[in-house]
Amino acid sequence: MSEEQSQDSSDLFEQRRLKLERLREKGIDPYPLRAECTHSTAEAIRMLEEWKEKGGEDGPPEVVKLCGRMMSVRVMGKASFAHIADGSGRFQTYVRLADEGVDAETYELFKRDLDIGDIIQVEGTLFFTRTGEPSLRVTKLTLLAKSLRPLPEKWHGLKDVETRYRQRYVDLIVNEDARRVFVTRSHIVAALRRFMDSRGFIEVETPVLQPIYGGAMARPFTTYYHALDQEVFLRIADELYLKRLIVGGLDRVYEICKDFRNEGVSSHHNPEFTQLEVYQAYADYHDMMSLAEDAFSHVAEVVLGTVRVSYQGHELDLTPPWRRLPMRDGILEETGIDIYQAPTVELLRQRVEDQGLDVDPQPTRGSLVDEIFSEYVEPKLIQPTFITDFPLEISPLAKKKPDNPDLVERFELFIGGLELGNAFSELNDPVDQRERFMEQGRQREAGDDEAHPMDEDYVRALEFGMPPTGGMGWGIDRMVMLFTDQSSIREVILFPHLRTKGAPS
RNA sequence: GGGCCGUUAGCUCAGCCUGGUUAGAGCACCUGCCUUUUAAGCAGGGUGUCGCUGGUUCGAGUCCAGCACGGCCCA
Repeated sequence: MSEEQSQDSSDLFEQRRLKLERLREKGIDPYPLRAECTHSTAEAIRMLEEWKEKGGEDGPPEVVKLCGRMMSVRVMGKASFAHIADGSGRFQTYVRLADEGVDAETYELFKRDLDIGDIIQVEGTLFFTRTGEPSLRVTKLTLLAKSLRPLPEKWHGLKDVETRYRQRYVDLIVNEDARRVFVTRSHIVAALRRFMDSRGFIEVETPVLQPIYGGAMARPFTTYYHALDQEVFLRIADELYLKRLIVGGLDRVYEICKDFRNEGVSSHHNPEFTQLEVYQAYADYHDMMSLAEDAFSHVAEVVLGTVRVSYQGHELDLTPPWRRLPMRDGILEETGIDIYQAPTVELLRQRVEDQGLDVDPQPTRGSLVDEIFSEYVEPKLIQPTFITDFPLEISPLAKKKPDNPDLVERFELFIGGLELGNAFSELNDPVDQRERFMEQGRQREAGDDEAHPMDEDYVRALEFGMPPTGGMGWGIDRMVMLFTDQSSIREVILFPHLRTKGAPS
């Protein structure tokens, strides 16, 4: 009965359900409690190759147990090959009828009731096939978990971007490149933590839910804290909390965490993203440049084994020191406009028009400078570059330059055309800070939704005295893009946010 | 928010421009053969809500409109 259904059934899912029932009828638990693995597949390959180097015949006599997901099957009459995959790689298994432990019933089970995608445990001895592939001669076969859904095609894999993101588990099963990106991401973050720790920084955790957001210019997500009967914001940055810790005497702190900005999604922006922020007392933005150079080149060396990174067809050299380019010089080079000769927004608008530049209208001189820069200079910044000397009005948390109070001690870091990071000599004058917040309030009145809100408690902290401090933040997602040569941020985020669709089938 | 493109079998894709038998291919799957294969091979089998809703038409996967989701570009 079930055999006929199996033959007739058009539904692959239903076919596998029938196999599941058949297994249960045979007294086989398709989801047993425990597995036993003596080696990973990578370890098995190493073991076999060492045996061969020592001049051993066939393979080592010891019995090994390997576990993994069946990724391919080749049945040839009374002998069959299958590849299993675990976290370390792939390995070929060989099942032959009438071999030790393989009676007709076992072989039939392998042929009829197992499918690509099933998770199995195989026990046996290692050997090389005629073609030299490391393999396991199976003497015992155990099903660890039956798979009810067919995997994507073995050759083309899963390409549909939407399905890859919505069902990342399938992407990770079949696309080795996807797996590689996320393993590399983990290595990058681990190497970064070790680097920061080695420099005497301590890792801290600050609030995700904040009564006042700050530390960046962005729109926040809002939510509601019922116990306190209060609206709260998901953090757009950790900056103001970390600097409170500097005030408190934790001289070197960093945090690697998710920040949230309620803004557009693009190939370089995800509303929920991971940032590193680091603050160092008795330091300034020059020290942050050195720290960035050291951190990037160190992590590249550890993770990639080189400081030369290939990104989207460009060869990037992360060897310190990196280029320092004042924003004014960058804009002058690319547009012919000297922003120092245009001290008001009206004059700058006039210069933009004279040069025939195509930029969106901006409410303030600072934001217009920023816009010109983004449009004409940013895409040219391929090799690592610190852009320095930012306009005061878009930098409410940075110290003024002593020789030019319209500018601040701030840099942004660009590599491969990506904006990677942002750093200041942190403003520690509480009176100046209060005035800057007031000015931001006026910009908000003038229509700038991203203006920085007033934070009285933060000003109070500064009033207790904050040492001269260098601070920096950088995007971990973009760093991973750079190190894994990905052009879309969604390729380095495991579960990028997509609009909800109907219930998955 | 705007423009362009996409959505067909479990997966990867043809078919649409120029409407017309029962919607195709490869892989996967099912049946049979095959004892070192590896994109195994040989023989047979098509398993489908052509994204959704409506319209035009004698007739729509194909043309039109709206909607949904996604991608790229712009904002």
